[in-house]
Amino acid sequence: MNPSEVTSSTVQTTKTPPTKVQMDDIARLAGVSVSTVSRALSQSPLVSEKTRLRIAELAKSLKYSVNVGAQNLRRGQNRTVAVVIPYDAKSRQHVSDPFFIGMLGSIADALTLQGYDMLLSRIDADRLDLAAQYCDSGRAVGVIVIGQWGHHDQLNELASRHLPLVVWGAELPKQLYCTVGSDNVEGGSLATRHLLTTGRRRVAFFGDTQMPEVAQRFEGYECAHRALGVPTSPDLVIQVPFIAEAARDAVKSLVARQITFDAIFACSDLLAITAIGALRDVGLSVPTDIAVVGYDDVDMASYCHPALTTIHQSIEVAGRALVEALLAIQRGDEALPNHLPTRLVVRASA
Amino acid sequence: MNPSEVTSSTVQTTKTPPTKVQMDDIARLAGVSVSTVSRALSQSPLVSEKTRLRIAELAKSLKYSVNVGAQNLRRGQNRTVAVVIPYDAKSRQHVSDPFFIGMLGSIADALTLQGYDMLLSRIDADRLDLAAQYCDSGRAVGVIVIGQWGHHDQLNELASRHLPLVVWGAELPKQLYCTVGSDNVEGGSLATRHLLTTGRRRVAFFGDTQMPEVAQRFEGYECAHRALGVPTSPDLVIQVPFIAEAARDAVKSLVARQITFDAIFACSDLLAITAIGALRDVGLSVPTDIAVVGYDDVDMASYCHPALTTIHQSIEVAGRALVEALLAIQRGDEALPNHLPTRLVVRASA
DNA sequence: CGCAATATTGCAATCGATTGCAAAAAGGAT
DNA sequence: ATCCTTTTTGCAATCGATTGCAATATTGCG
Repeated sequence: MNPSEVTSSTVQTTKTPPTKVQMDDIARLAGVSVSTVSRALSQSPLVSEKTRLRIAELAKSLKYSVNVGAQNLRRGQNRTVAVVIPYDAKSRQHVSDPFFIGMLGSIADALTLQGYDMLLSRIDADRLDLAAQYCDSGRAVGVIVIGQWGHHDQLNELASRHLPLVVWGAELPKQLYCTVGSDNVEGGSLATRHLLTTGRRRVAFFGDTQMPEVAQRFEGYECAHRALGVPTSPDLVIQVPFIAEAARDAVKSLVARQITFDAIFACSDLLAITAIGALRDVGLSVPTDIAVVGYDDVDMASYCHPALTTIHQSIEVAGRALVEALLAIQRGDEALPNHLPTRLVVRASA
Repeated sequence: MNPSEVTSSTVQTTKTPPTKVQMDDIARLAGVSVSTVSRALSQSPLVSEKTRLRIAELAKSLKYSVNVGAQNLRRGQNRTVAVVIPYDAKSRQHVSDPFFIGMLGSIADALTLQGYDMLLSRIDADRLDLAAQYCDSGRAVGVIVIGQWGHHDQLNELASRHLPLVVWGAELPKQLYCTVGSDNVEGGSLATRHLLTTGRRRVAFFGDTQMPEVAQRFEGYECAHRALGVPTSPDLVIQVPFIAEAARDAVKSLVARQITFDAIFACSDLLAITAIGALRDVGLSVPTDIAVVGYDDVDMASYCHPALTTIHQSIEVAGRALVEALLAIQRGDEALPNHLPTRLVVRASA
């Protein structure tokens, strides 16, 4: 069955372009109208079983798939979700944190399961409003933003345009958008408590407290100290962005300034693993001299040396929760910010 | 400016749904026809500068974006590319190799630069034919498959359907699809040569030679041995799939079988890093006892301990090359399989 | 001011599907 | 066979844009 035969209409076209099969072709070959084909393929009860089967087989043999664009247009619906990874254009720093990247796959699977497609894009973190275009132009029904960073206001503004929006991040006061995130306070507390109860007394905190998620983990850090009656010290709170090099510098700076510490709670595994490397470089051993706890429990955490003690966040659960929240909002239901449980995974580094 | 006012037509609708702004609304407000709006927004010279500006501002103030679906339908075009990550449904093994995952971002950027959207999905590696649906249904103009694995035949079949297809992987004889990949023979040779010229004599090869890319790296491994007159030994060729645990098992097995070796060339950094951990577990030190070279040069390679000597493949170049090849094919140009250069990065592990 | 030439604009068909409604076909009862 | 239901099917309008062509507005020049 040659495509040119299939698509030839009353007037025979001489050229043979790889014209796409469409409903019209199926209709002609089946000797019915397009209406019937449309109904047959969408399981309408208005078409007899016999013709439905005939049409279905014909369609399959021609490898026909309905044109989703046209279908969406007519039906006024759409089964595509835009997933956005913000990146910092100024520092040209792309997000390469394995945790975020891994979440992509999980979201993709969750969307597929619900019959949705995923439109992926990186967007300049200062122009998050561009994400609205995906909805305005009808390409997507909603947006999932992976990572809140410091863009609370922009996200609020996006949400105020009433487009379905879900963000992986921390719940903040007066937020207009729905967030899904791990329970950061709990996570921070679990990590810190583990270090303190195993005898550590001067726990350095590595993270950028400008970021809501980190701020909450820091809150957990402080809580744990208070609960166990261990004093905290401003010396030990180091502002470290989510970039590997930064953790290395932080360790060096601590050592250079001769600040004593016997543990590190790093706000991501990437930071923790890099910190461990830096500690080794300056002759400190983990966990003997310094205990280290990370956050995320990425795959690498169990392969590196020493295997990383860390706070586990389930990427699978996260992806599912994000998608569920988005679809709920799209349906018009209310989706409340979701705090996923965290779990301490004790390995060798602490 | 209330949306309900904007979209109200001659008959006032009582309910106020968040109707989407469309060309019709702009036209009415500007006092022109939709034709004019359409032309103004697409920079047609048929509309006067004055009205173009008026319409452009109106559109911006209403945050209007043309409906891409309708536009595509009418224009018969489409600016979306499907990117597929095959996964093994049987073992429920998702690809989490940081190299592949990182490539996603690079492809996304390359596509954005060309004004294309990226539709991402994971597909059961045994049902790669499903990827054709993205084209058949008009959702995408072409498909990029990240990772060839052992699915040469399926990919050939896909390509025979004449849909624009580019695959990250190795060039094989009688292949109908276009591949982009690193020069695996060169990479394998560079790695092995480095080990041999630094005095190693029994280099274990870690990789699954069923996979075309790995087979080519193995070819480079053999070439280097021949060139330097060092004999190879079947004992040292270990079939290891791209899964972290497998590398650990491979090391244990080598040691258990008392096979002597003084180096490992692992076909991915993930395998290399895990192998290093396993070596440490059995009391062998890297690089003193065993030198290790990886492949990919993922971010983690420089952070782990000892920092990994590896073969660098540029993710950025790869993403750009994949996209360029796909767009060339789509234009009807021929795109030849592309072998990207590799580079040895010497760090501490060898 | 009149008329031709040119610059703008609008009408209506079209892209590939879906769906309300009316027409045709099939089935049943008398 | 006739008439009435009940199934199936097809016609035509529609989704939101684009574009060829015809109609209208503007401009220039004598």
